Amino acid sequence: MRSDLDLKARQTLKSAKLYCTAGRVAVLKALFKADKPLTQEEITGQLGQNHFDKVTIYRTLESLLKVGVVHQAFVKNRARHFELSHNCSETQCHPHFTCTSCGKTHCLTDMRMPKAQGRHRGFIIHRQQTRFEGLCPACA
Amino acid sequence: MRSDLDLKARQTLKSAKLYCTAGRVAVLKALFKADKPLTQEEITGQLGQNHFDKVTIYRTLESLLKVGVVHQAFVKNRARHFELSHNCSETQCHPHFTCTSCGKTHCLTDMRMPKAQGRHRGFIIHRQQTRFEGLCPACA
DNA sequence: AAAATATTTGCAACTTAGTTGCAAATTTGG
DNA sequence: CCAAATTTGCAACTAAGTTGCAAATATTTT
Ligand SMILES: [Mn+2]
Ligand SMILES: [Mn+2]
Ligand SMILES: [Zn+2]
Ligand SMILES: [Zn+2]
Repeated sequence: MRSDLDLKARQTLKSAKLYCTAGRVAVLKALFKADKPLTQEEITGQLGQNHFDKVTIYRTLESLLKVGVVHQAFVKNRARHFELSHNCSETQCHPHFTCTSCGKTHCLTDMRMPKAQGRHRGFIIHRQQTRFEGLCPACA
Repeated sequence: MRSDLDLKARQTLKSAKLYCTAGRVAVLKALFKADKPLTQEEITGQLGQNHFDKVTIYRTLESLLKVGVVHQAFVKNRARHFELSHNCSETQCHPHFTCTSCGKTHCLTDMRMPKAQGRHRGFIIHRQQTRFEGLCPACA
């Protein structure tokens, strides 16, 4: 039983010219299913039975970062958070919202911030990310 | 010899109703002098002779965060970065730029991003921060 | 479908960033 | 100066991430 997600993951790896391994497929599937940036721990948690060493998870995320399949979201917590780059443009990722009360982070995928592209005082901007803080619907 | 900066730091602590201690004054002075967000290590480095335990620095930064004198900037590196909140509005901090080539982070203090305030799908936005990636003048 | 090659994996050991408890030192207000 | 409140340094600890290396797996070649 090779699911839809499974195929999608394999396809993604293939087009990125990455070795298609069980670990990578598993990590990608976890990220496909997620609706928010995940840490290594959260990914490992999702995998459950299908366990891979945390070093492998980190190395997988690093490969996926390098080919641009995932990117890093900046979250208030200490650990790095990763998510698929899929529904972000080349130059801009959807904003993230961190609640100052409950601490949870949400993706504001339907929100577009105006882009600052090009140059500013000699800085060539390739990509921008926005972070919000405030109160989430549950805490407001 | 009690310098200008020294007085400014003491004044800041006083208005924040924080105990005015040597460590806090030293940390504040380092932040006043800095033109970019600093880590605990960088602050300790600045202090040189005038040494304080890293635990003290972290606890000082925590106090300064709580009263809003400093805030945290989100930088690509692993360590937390702090800077004065001074020339940021209540709701928005100036953007930060991280160079993908040399890795350095710069404050774009003269750049204003349009504010997304109020509510979005039930999220009450209090503050926003923008991060850019690209090439700095030195690397372009 | 083997064999040869290239890449990834798990393990254990390590580093780096940050935290905690507690007694001693410092600051503040009277 | 005293008493109360708060901060400090130390040592020990946790959490997040990294490194080297031999064994395992994936891809390419024959
Ligand atoms: Mn997201
Ligand atoms: Mn700044
Ligand atoms: Zn909340
Ligand atoms: Zn640069």
